[in-house]
Amino acid sequence: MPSKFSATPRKQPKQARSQATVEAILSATTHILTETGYDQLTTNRVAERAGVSIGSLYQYFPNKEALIFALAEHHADEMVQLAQHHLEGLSDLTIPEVLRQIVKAVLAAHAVNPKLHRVLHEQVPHREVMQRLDEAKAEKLLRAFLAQRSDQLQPKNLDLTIFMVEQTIRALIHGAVNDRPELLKTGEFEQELIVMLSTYLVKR
Amino acid sequence: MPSKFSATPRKQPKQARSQATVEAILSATTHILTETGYDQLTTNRVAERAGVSIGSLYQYFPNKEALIFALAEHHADEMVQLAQHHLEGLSDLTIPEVLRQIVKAVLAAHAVNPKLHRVLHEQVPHREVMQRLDEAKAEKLLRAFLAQRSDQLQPKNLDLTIFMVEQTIRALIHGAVNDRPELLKTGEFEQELIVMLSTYLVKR
Amino acid sequence: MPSKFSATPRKQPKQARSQATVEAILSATTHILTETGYDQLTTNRVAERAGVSIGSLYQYFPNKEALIFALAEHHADEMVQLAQHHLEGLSDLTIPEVLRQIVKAVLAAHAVNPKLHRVLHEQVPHREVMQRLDEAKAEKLLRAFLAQRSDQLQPKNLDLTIFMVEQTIRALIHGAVNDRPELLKTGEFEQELIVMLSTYLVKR
Amino acid sequence: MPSKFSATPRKQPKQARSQATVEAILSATTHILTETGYDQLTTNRVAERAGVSIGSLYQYFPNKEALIFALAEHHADEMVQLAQHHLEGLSDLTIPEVLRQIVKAVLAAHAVNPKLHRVLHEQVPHREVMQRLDEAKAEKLLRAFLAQRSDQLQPKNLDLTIFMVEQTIRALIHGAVNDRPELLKTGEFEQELIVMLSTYLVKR
DNA sequence: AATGAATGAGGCTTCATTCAT
DNA sequence: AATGAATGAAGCCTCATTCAT
Repeated sequence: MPSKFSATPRKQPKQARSQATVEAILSATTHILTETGYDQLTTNRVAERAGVSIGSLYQYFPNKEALIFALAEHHADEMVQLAQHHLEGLSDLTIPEVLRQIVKAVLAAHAVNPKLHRVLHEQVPHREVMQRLDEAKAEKLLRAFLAQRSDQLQPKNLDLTIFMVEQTIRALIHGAVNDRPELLKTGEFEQELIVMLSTYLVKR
Repeated sequence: MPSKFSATPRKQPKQARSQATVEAILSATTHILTETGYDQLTTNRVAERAGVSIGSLYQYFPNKEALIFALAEHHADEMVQLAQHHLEGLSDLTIPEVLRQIVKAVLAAHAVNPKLHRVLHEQVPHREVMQRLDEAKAEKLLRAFLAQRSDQLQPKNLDLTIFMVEQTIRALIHGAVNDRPELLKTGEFEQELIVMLSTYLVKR
Repeated sequence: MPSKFSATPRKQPKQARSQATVEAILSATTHILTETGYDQLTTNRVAERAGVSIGSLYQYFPNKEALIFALAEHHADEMVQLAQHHLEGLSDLTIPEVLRQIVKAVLAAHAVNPKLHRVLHEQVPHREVMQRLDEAKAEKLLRAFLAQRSDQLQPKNLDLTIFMVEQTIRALIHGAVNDRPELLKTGEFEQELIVMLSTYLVKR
Repeated sequence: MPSKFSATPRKQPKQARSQATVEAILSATTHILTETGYDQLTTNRVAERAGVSIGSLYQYFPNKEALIFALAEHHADEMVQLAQHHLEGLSDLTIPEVLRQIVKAVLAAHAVNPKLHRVLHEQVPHREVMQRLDEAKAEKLLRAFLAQRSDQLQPKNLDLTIFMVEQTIRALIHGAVNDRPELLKTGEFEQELIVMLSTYLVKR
């Protein structure tokens, strides 16, 4: 018997007061998660840290999972938002230039709250984070971009290519951000990633 | 709050009976993990499934974390073992050929128990799996191999290159095995991965 | 631990609006009770179902117990009211005839809302239903009736007799309504009950 | 969504120690129920009163409902057992004599623990007490007894008759025990009940 | 008068771990 | 060595009730 029932918010806060409550709760959750880790995250601790009663927490989040879910969604939204302006007006650019923009976008997204991002990925049971909507969005963008220049591409299987590029970007950046932050100091890593993908994609 | 000290097995089972007990416990753990997931994994359940008393379990594993750790280690050992024969006599081969062997090795390793591998990565709190010794081993191999042919390589920063190659192989294979198993049916994915890395590594 | 003081309505609704609110609340309570049972009955749920704020509910009912009490009282009133016209002009009738009327009255009363009646008896903590005023009333009627014909009665202990007749009627009808509704289809059960009581009461 | 899952004991206590634990728990439950009522009955309180940890309670009873259920069953068993010897060798007796024995049996059963009996009936949600197996047993006895003498009976509908007799005995005794214990001091009430039922049953 | 956000005591239950046998 | 009964801290969550607006 997996997943609870609904992991969606219980009610929409209408008044300003409740809006503040919800924000305090999410903020407290973030703090506890990044400062002490997932296994210290209890609903009572969140409420206390948020300066809110435990009852209030459950007024807006039907269970612990929903709380995490909302936080993950919120975080994903922030990442997407921050990535947005790197991903505009790409149509005229060359493949390496576009890749550069995408890499920059993903890096920017990871800069939102790397600690939280890491905890969400490493400590929180996957079921609770689920489909990060940003990934679907990212895939769509990438697909459009590659499809549009399929004549310039060396690989023929578009679907496979998308998988490879997306995974590579995500994994390398994620790995660098989390395990080798020093690599991000200079632009070298970024450049190398672009080179690798460009060489792979572009017809020689 | 049990304050974990050592997370290493309490005693080395020397007798056959003990050996059997430990194996039963690890096997039961694997089963529960793959069939019902990490959050169904309780030490009592493991003992019951192993046909062993809970007391006996704690005779061999000082705490739950040690149990998981032993399992992860065991699994890693199996993976390494299975990967071994793909990684012998590589010195005479060309870079693409070596890459092919490495990719094959990693794929073989992932075939040991993909379900368990996935659960270990996605559901088990990271701290409990910790240093997968295989990674260190893999990195050493890769470093040796690349260092030895540094004159043929296009990238100059060896450290960065190792990071990129290792992460890419690991991430793509992991992603394919877990999320897109259909990609593994044909050799296309494997080939594509080798192409991408070769093109990146080899001086044109 | 709210320490119940009064369990009587907080204020008598004088205005039409208030009257409507109270009715909506009682109606919602009835619905929840009969549709989902006592343990689903929460004051918040009642308010929501009544289309009224929880605050308003507490304006009219000082606590949950008072709410239940009012409902029980209301239900009892309805039962009594429905039983009334079976219990008029009994003075000239013979004992079996009077018994028939009483039985009919009790049956009619049980027909008001059998589901609610059952829930009130089976699920609601007794303390909260307390003195059903109708019982006192019924007993008085019965006492008057029997006292008036004590010379025709076979049993000599009037008090005991009242207890026996009242309990028997109540229990049998209650049992039939709740557990054996098919018995009520024909008049057989009714007849049998009257026979039993008549034979018991009347001097041979 | 009614009833939990299983309301049956979690494990059979094998050792003497656990047997004692179970008994202490049931005994504590009885005490709390009779001394302070159902709404004071919490699992933690039971455990504390039993001098047992809360964990032990849940080792033997999967949830609160199962605890109540076990208690009710245990109580029913005791009642049946105590009633037994009043209900042997009835075949040769006359109808009034048999009724006397049955009445005595039911009275004896109610004497086991009247306070508990009352609480079980009045305060505990019905679902949790459920089919008191004793009733089924009682009905079978009664049916056999009446069927065997159907030629001496005045009522013709055996099924209906059983219902009437059983309900009457149960209700009157229950009512007397709970609300009018003074009636039980003399044998008058008992006698009256037997008279009523005899007159009803026996052909004139 | 009404609203509904907020409260918080406390209930039920789990599970890693210990220890007497 | 093994057993399994026992432990108890602590987690999640409900719901009657209050009170600021």
